[in-house]
Amino acid sequence: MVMKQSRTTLKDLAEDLNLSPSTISRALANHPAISDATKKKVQKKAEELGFIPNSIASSFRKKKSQSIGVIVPRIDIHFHSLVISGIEEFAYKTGYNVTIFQSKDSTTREKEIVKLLQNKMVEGVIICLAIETYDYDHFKKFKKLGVPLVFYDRVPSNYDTNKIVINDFESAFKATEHLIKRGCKRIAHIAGNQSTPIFKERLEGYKSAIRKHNLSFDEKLIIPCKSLSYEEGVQCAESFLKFSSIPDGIFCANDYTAVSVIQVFRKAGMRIPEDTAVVGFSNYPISRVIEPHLTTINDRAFQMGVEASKLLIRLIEDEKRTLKSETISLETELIVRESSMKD
Amino acid sequence: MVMKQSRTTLKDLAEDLNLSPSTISRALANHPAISDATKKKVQKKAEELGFIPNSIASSFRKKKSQSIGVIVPRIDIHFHSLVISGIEEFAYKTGYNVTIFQSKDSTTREKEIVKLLQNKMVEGVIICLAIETYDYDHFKKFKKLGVPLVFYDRVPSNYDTNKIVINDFESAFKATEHLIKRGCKRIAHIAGNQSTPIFKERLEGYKSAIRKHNLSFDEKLIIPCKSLSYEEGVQCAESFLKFSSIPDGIFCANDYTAVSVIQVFRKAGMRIPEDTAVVGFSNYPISRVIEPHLTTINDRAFQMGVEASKLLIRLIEDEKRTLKSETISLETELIVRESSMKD
DNA sequence: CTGAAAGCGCTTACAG
DNA sequence: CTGAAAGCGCTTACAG
Repeated sequence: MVMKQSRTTLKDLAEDLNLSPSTISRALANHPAISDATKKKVQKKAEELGFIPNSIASSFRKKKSQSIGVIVPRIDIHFHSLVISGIEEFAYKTGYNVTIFQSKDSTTREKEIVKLLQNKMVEGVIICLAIETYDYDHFKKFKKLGVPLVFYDRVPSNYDTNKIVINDFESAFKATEHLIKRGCKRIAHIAGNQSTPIFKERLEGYKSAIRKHNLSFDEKLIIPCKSLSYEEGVQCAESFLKFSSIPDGIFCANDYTAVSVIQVFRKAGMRIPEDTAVVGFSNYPISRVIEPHLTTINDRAFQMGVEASKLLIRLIEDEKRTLKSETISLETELIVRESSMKD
Repeated sequence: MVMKQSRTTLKDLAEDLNLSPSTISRALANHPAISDATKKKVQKKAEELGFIPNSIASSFRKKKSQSIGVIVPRIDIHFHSLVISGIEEFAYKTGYNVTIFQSKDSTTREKEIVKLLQNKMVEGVIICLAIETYDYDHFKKFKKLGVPLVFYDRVPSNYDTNKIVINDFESAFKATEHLIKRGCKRIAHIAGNQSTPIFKERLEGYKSAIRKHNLSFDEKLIIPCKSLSYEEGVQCAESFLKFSSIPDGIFCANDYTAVSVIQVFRKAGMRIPEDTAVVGFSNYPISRVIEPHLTTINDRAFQMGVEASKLLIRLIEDEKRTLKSETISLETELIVRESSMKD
């Protein structure tokens, strides 16, 4: 039966060395006013006694928790795990801890977490909104508390705050234009949930490219999905195959549905990309595995995390709160692979 | 320029209500000794003033941080993101926070993080070892501090601690035996790094099934890989195709290499599963997408996280430290899909 | 260069 | 049922 031993404290060190706690504290913090001799002595004794500073006491005293909160819909979605990875990477280097919460895409749970975070004294919060969150009142309290927020991916609309996004409109435009340049004349779009801004933007980008290049616009070629799941992709693909004139290009709002299209079309005897070229969105690992490899948009998930972290920490360390709200838009990149390489 | 406003404290509430801070504290903690009338009054005033308890002060005072640390090699590996998701899920329900760190598979960084966690006053730590960690001295301090540890997946050998694992030997045995029962006579194995216990076990499980069923054992049919990457899988598959007698079954130590095998073999005109049946390991999302769908082992990543969290919190709340070290071995499950459905 | 003292915001054993 | 008091382990303004 091992009893929890009480830790060595500053006071213990002080008594051992016949110095005051103040001096010990300063010596360990490498304060310029302390002599090198004393610093060495303190360091040595600290080592000897296995002194570990109680950072909760320190946080409490300094009112700086050195930790940031992150709310994601789910950790196990690859996109978010990449973002978190980027957040942790930058935060670690800067000395901040990252505490993670999953909203499970429930606004109720998001609100619960927000409350929790308010008394956890995190110094800042990075958030991807739950899918059904349209009201941002629960975040207002953070402003009062002087706790900066940075949203990414699913960000609030009409709410003055910090955001890290990609340009969905332009990315979709790029993807669609690529298909046009490869000679596609009848391009379909598997669209995402139109109540989510990013998917709306992707649809608009698609439309804009179609218009710019004077292709005939056909409403039937746009199929909106609820969750863009693999299964929904299969359904969309099957509908397309029933058209009297099957699309010769398909721009999908994510990679899952693009993969479904490729598989369903191939099974039906269509050649990809010769008969129908396909472009996805997100550059999921699967896009390099599916045959043919999928042309897609690199949505910069990792970098999004790094930027969110960087911006948040900049805001935290701007003690005077002089910085204005900022929106950072990351450049995406069209990754061309076999699924669209016709000609 | 918004100034950080100072928060309302217990003392403020006390003064407002002409009660002592002790009473306020107890009222908010729903202490039985406090009258309902007082509790109501306090609750109401707290609401009114937007009182948010300072949980750092509370943690400090109670010496309970209500938070656990998690060290994973990388967050963006699907397996780990599932585990973390499971950890967060259970911890959240129990009121613990989860602070995440990535070792990047570097023992040096792992040691740094361990130091950090020791003064962060986390109440427990869940760890998947960095790949090159063979020495566990840096974890010993936690025992002295009374901070319980739970390892998962890559766990220490010869070190008395808590572990959550799956039975790799048995899982591999099951997978191989499945191939044998499907009529395979010449079964190859793409093996993982043999200095990692889990991959050693998988190889042993494979061997054991071969022996049990009296298949002829051929050392050439076992190819060990460094990292079991998709690319290494391609190389293995190409070697197999050069054999005078090509394997009619392949058990791969992970899903990536299994996917490579399927693709390379198909391109070479082999039929899967008719000519060669393939089984992977881990049940990655890709296994339900690759054609034919991949037979694989469900390695229970999410559940592993839940169990790790559950065990850790049980240990934390066992104030007297009466619990002995425990190893929990999770049942895996063979998921049979088309890649092995011959006959 | 070092120390004494106050205090961060809570909780809790003790007293009544 | 409520309160006064001590104290958790640090940090820092003030003094010397």
